[in-house]
Amino acid sequence: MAGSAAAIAGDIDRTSGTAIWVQLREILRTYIVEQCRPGSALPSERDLAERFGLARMTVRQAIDALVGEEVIERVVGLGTFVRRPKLDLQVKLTSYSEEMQRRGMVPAAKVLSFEQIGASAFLARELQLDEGTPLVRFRRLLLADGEPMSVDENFIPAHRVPGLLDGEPPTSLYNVLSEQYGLVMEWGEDMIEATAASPSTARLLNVEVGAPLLKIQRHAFVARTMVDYSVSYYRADRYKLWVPLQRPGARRSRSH
Amino acid sequence: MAGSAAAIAGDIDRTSGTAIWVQLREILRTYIVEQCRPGSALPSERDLAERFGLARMTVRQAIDALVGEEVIERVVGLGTFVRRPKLDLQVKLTSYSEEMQRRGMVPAAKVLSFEQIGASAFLARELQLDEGTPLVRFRRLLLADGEPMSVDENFIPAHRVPGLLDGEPPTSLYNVLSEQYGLVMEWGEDMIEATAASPSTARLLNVEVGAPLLKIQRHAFVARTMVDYSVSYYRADRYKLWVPLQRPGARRSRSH
DNA sequence: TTTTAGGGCAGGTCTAGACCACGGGGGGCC
DNA sequence: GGCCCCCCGTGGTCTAGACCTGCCCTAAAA
Repeated sequence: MAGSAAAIAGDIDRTSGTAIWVQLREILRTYIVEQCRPGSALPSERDLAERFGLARMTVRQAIDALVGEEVIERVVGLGTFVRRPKLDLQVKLTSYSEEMQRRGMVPAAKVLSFEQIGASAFLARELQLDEGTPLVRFRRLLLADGEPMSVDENFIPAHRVPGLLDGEPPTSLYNVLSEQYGLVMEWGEDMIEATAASPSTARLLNVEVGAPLLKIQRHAFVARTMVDYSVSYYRADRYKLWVPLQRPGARRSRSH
Repeated sequence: MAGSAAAIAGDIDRTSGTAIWVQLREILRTYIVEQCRPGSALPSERDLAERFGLARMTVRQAIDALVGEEVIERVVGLGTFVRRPKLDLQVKLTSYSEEMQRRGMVPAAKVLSFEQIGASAFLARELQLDEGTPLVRFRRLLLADGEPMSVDENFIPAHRVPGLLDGEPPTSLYNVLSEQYGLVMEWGEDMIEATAASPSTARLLNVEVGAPLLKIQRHAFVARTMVDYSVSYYRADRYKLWVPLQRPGARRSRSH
C-alpha cells in the first residue's frame, strides 16, 4: 500500500550543518516529485524514522513543512498522501516576465524612462524613507504577444543598486535585482483597485480614455526592508487576477 | 524585560479533551491581546513550560501556531515578540457585513431580488452543476454608511438551503448559511478584474456610466463542494483590496 | 576609553520513548 | 452469507531531557 521506505533514495548528512529535518524534507520532496502520483501514500512516519535512523518527532517536522506547503496531507488513521498540485495562477511575487511566460504569452517591454530621482513626499512615505532620498525610477510599457498590457513604474532606493543606471535598462528587473544585487524579493503586499485610463496612459496602452484599468501598487520586501515600490496599470480587457481565499482564523485545514 | 510567566492568567485542563497546546495557544492569545503591545516580549519557552507544568516541546507547539498566524515572531537569542497587528484589509473569506464592520463602516443592504431560478449554461459551469439545477438567486445593493458600495449577486444551489426562500431575505447571507444550514465557508477563490459601469449598474451605484468598477467573482467552498458563486461590482472610488504576497516556493520565512 | 572574552539566556534542533483516537479489514459469531 | 467487533497500523499529542547557535551584557584586558 504505502511505498516502502526503502524505496526512497538519499541519506542524511549529519555533518553538513543543514538541519536534519530540512534534509529529510528535500529528500521527501524529490521522492514525491519523481516517484509519486496524486493520492500516493508516503511511508508511515515510523517507517521513515527507522529508514533514516531518526526520531519520529524529527520526521514529523519534515512532514509538517510539506503539509504546510500543501504538497502532502495527513489523514488520521490512514497515512500521509500526495496532494494534487495546486492551480498555479495564484497571486505571487513574481516578475512580469515570469508571470507572462506562465500564462503562455511572449513578454516584451519598452523602456519609457530609466533615471535617478529624489524621493517626493509621497514616494518617501510609500518607501519608508526620507524625502529626497535618491531613487532609481524605471518606467516601462509592458507588452504581451506584442500588444500593450500594462504601464509599470518601479522605484528602488538607489543605494541598493549601485551602478544599475550605468548599464543598459534591464530586460527583467527582478532578474537583475536578484542576480546582480542579491535582492530576492521575499514577500510583499499588493493594493488593488479599479481606475479609469488617463489620456496619457490610454495612449500608451492603446485604449480609450476612461477605459477601466486594474491599478496595482506593490510593496516588495527583502527581509524587513522595502526594496521596491511599484505602480502598474493593467488593461482590464487583458488581465485578471486570481486570488485564493481562506477563512480568517482557519488554520491549515485538512480538507481542500 | 519579558513579562513574567506568572502574570499570565489561565490554566491547563488536562481532562477537557482539548489538546494542551491548543489550550495554551488560546491562553497566550488572550494574554497577548489583553496585556501586550506590539514589540512586547513573551515569557521564554522555558518559563512558560515551568509556569504551566508542560514540556518545552508542547509550549513550542502552541507558540508555533501563533507564529504561523503571524501574531508573534521569534528572534533567536532574544525571545518571542508580539507583532504589529497586520493591516486588516486582507482578502479573506468574510461576508460583506463582517468586512464593512471591520473597516469601521455601517453596512446595509437593499434586496433587489430573492428568488429561485434554474441554472443557465454559464451558471451551471461556474457552479459545477447540471444545467437547469434549481438555484437561489440573491441580488442586493450593498451600502456602507448609507452610500452605495457594490451590487452583489449570489447563486446558491437550492438543495443546500431548503426553506430559505420561504422566509424574509436574510440580512447577512453568510450568517444565515452558517447558523441555519451549517454551511461555513472554508475556502474560496476570487477572480478580480476592472470593468466599466453598465448603465443599470451605474444607476444603482450612483456613479457615471463607464465609471471604473472592481468586479469580483467568488467561488466559495464547504469541504470540496462549491456552495456559493457570486459576482460583485464594487465602486472603485470606495473600495480597494489588499493582498499579501509570497514568493512562490517560499516557506514561511522567519523574517517579516 | 575602547576592545575583547565570557557567561547567561534566548530560540533551534534532536532524541527515545509514551499513550491517545481514528480507520479499515479480517475473523468470529449469528 | 452477512454482520459486528476487535486488532493493528496510522497520525496526534506529550514528555523530559540533550546539545547547538545567536545575542546581549558585563567585566576584564589593552
